[in-house]
Amino acid sequence: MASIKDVAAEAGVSVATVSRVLNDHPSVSADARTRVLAAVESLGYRPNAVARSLRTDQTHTLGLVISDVMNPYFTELARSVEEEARALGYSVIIGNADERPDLQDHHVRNLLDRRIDGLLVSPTDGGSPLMLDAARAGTPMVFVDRWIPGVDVPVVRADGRAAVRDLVAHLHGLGHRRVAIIAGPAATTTGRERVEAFREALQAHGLDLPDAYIGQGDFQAESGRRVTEGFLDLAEPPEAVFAADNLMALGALDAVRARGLRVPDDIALAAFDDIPWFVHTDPPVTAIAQPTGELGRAAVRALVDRIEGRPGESVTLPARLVVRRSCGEPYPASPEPDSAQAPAVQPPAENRSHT
Amino acid sequence: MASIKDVAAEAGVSVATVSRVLNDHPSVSADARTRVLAAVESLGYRPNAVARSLRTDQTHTLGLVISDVMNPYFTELARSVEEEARALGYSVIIGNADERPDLQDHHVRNLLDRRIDGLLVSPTDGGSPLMLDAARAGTPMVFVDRWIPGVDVPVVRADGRAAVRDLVAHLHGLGHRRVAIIAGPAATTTGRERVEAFREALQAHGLDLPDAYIGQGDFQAESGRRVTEGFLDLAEPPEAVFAADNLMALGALDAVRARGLRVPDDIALAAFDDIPWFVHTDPPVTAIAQPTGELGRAAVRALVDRIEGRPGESVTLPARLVVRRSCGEPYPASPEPDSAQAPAVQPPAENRSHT
DNA sequence: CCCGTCGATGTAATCGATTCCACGAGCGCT
DNA sequence: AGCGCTCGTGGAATCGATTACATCGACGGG
Repeated sequence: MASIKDVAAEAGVSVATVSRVLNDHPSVSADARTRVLAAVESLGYRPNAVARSLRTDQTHTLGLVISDVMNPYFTELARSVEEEARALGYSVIIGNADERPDLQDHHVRNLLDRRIDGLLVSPTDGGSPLMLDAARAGTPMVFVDRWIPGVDVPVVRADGRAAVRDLVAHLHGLGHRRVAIIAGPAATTTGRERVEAFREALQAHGLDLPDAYIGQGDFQAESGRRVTEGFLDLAEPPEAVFAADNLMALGALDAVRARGLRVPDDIALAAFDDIPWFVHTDPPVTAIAQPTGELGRAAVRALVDRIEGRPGESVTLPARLVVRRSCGEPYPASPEPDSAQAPAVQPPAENRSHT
Repeated sequence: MASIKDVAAEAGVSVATVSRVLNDHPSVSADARTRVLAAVESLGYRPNAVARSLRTDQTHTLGLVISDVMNPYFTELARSVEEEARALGYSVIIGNADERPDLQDHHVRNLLDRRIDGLLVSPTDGGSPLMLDAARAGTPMVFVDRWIPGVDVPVVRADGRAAVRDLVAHLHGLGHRRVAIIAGPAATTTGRERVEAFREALQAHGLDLPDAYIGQGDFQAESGRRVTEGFLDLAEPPEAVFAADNLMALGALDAVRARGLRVPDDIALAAFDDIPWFVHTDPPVTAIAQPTGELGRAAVRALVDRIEGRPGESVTLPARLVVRRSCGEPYPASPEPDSAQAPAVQPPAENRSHT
């Protein structure tokens, strides 16, 4: 592969001049510039990003460590992150932690070794020493979706409290009184917060959330199934189940179907994180939708701000309830939100730039 | 951030010795080794991968350019690729082409500039000069899922012909005679092949595939809807529709639902690419399942073989039909494949290592 | 006792860029 | 005419590793 030296030789100038042309430095004669450009063209020269990074100490690369790529919510997040990063002149390396702290650590280490300019993390746990040290050492970093309390890093996330209140009101209005939750790992903020928000909203309606109705999941489908089976085995099973993410809701759907029961007739189901498929499941699933694309973009902007020396602020956007049929018949007054005129393929609140 | 010089100073040795310890070169005294290791520990030193890559001309990184991350099939492919690569000591940088040749080119160029050791591509089109030049220039490369004819690069893919024949037999057995296909872009091999396989299988049953029953899609959901609407507008609409990928099937489901029609009563639907959600849609969708994880792993092995100087062979694995209810009632004899005992969350043929 | 060998270590070149500094030419101003 | 600027350019240092080659001491065989 041709190097800058080859180009210099071909153009009859020094490597310094070639470099100047490539980084369009002002003081290069028009003559030299055209000769260099011609040489670049004829050799098919492309600058070596590795060498450039070594010298400039910048990789123009962002690291994104997410909890689970197979979760459509995170897939969409990753996509929007890459899009915004590209628009700002950065590329993205994704690390999939699969909800495993050891894998998360592996990726963080790998990304740090590659000297990425900044790190976007949706932590799987309370944070390994590695990550906390990196944050303290000044690696530009932003948390997205989930975060770690007590660390001085901007957080970009959705606030689901209002939507959870709407959900509980919805469930209450449909007559459900015994309601349960499939929680996420207590080590994650989203795992804890969703339970808390749910409990508070229930209390406002004079309802209780007994321990037996709090199932411990891990944000993966299998745990949703297991927990739901536990609920169904209770002497007094819940009338409604709220899954703290979409994969656990899928597992719950599995468990219910395996028993030969029906949603919502035998048991109601709702989920956190709305995804296109929920429109087409049997029945369509009532869910809390996050402004995923907006979150990804805001997170990148905050991170790039930090990298380039600007403040880089935390952002919190509201999530919102999307009522479908999995909790019972919707309010007669409100029309089905995924009706014919609105393309149901896309999550309603999202405006995607290309399809 | 501490460099190898700092470690050398701290340990009271030369950088050469530090490097030897780090790459466990045999001739280093036990004494020097422990001093270096202690220095590494106390400084929290991590070798700079950028510098190392520049010197050794190896990045231990694979590039993966896929057509669309939001497609669950490709998400799973990406996941298995990363897994196998990690096991072999490589990391992966993913580029999402979003079915756009210009974006594909952007990512290929970016990856090449970063001097990745090898490239895994699922081409969106017939191949840009950039990609073809890279292949000719000897960049280790492997095509996965889709490929470009006439290029000397190993191909790892699934053969869907047998499964398509099974599907057509299934449709025919249920009494469908007027069957249509939502095709993928003609610029892709999978786009063409699936139409061809379908046509041949139909001919074997004495059925025809008229032009009006071949809708041109682009593997994205929106095109599936548009094409399906076209089919439904025909004077004689098809009785069954075969979507060449899962997203277009989702779009088709949308279109049918928007007309107030039902699958499979009003029109049958089947899809290429099976995904977990198809178990839970209304109705569950009959689909052709690829051994996605196996494809990803085989592709990585082939690529790493090439990189490390071994041959690196093409691999073709069979796809298989998974009958559900979207084409009409299944054969009374065969039991529903996604029944209670088999966790329906996972695509049946897949054995995933961690859930 | 001398010399060859081997093991441990250091010095310095190298990878491919960027960039500081020096230098010479040309030009304007006094 | 001479001084000082600016402009265009090249030489060389530098980034952080790896590694070929040189060196030096110890040791064993003849």
